[in-house]
Amino acid sequence: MAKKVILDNAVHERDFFTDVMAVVRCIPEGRVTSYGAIARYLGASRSSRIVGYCMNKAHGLQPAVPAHRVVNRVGLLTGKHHFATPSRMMELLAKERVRVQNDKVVDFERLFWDPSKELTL
DNA sequence: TCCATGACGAGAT
DNA sequence: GATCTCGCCATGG
Repeated sequence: MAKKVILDNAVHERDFFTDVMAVVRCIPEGRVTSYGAIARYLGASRSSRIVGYCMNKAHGLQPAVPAHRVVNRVGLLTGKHHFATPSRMMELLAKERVRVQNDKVVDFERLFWDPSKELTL
């Protein structure tokens, strides 16, 4: 069901960028996922870099995109420098009860949210 | 159209 | 297991 919604949203633009935004906005509060996971869900497992690239443009977009819930495959907050302040990303995660240590998500595997699994096919 | 860029990932060392 | 190297491909100039 959720996927249907995402596809509907994506249909409007049909851009990779829009698809990415749609998935990111589906990430539940207090959970995190990886660029690669999003890419895989969109059937572009080899375009993980593009996902991150798009997040850059997503900055300041409306409705807001919870980019802070997206980290790299090991749970590292690699994109924190692209926020208003380097600590912004960590603060946002902290608000959602997500602990971060050394720019890395604690219990990453437990909090990991895989769209291709959690979002129902 | 071609070239450079990059918030990644997987395999090799 | 920390680093290095290379492949990937959407975007923008």
